[in-house]
Amino acid sequence: MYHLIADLLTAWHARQQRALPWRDAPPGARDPYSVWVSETMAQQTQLAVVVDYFNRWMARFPRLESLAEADQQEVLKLWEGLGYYSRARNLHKTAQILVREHAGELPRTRRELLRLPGIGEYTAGAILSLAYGLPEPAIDGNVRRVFSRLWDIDDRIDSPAAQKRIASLASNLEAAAPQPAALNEALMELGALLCRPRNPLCRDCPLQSSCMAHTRGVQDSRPVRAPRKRTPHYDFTAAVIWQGAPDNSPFLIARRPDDGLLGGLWSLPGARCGPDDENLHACLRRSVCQKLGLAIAVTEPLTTVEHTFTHFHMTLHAFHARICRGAPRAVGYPDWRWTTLAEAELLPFAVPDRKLADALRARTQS
DNA sequence: AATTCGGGGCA
DNA sequence: TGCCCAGAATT
Repeated sequence: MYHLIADLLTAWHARQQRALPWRDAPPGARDPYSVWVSETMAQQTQLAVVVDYFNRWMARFPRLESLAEADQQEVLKLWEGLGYYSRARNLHKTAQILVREHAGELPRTRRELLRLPGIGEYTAGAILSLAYGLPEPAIDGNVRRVFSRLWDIDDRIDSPAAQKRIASLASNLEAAAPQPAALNEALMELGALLCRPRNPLCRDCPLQSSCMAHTRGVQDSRPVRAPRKRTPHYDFTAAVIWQGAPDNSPFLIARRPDDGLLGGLWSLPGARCGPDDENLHACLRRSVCQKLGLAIAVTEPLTTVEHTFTHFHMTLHAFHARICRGAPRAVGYPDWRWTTLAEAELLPFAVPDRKLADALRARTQS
């Protein structure tokens, strides 16, 4: 059974796999650094989005050593817009650890890989198999979905029972595969191209006659997902604090702490509105006082921006402001600076702050 | 075991 | 709109 599935899958993959920039060598014989970067970018991110980021990244940081020597701001700038910024900070940090303690090479054991920031069970397995050719499973969301259908697993996909079952099945399949690395990639490719979350293309699937969910006609209700919570809505504020005359002088930006939302990126100072804030102006005065040690006067509104994160929806209210008293100090932020619209292009900002910059630019041009 | 952490693509 | 994506780290 396992041999049949492994052979069918491998043959299908040899014909149908997509061309991707990191697939420049057969699975099992790739540059470990390229595998690590591409797999990290691919975490919770569709490959179609990753391709351009990967190419830009490898052009600027072709080797692990060049990444280790880079400035964190430049690393984040290359990641700007891709999301989950701890991935970029951890790549940078781990590159420095590897140069310092591991001769600039990625380890060849799961135990050592798992100690490195940003490398979990999946990414460790992907590096071990796709780069080093070792018979290690690499279980991602695609593989879980494919297995839940092949064996019609009706436990919730995130339950311990389902996880154990899938790990066991993956291990058996891996042992039956002629090329374990190719099998891992084939499982993921099948999940991405045919065994999709919605509207799976069972007609074209090489495993159709082996698939229990298809036989029972329940492929559309596999995997069984956990119910999702409604995403809450929060109001945020941001201030354009002008150094001199509005629209015609530098304004203040702050770098966000490495831990937490959008860590390490620059943004306009501000905060989420709390229960103690009487209104948006009060929220803004409070947060700028707490985080920059600055008393400001909020003047006219700039714009309002909507943005949806994974776990909440944000309405961002931006205002113009001027300093009443004090000078900026890095209290609640690790850093701050005066900047201009032109200069801000070169710094890493998250999407909501890019939208504010666009509104500011539209203003000064009119 | 449950949360946190981005952003875009797509029905 | 909601769902999901080649997950990891934290609580």
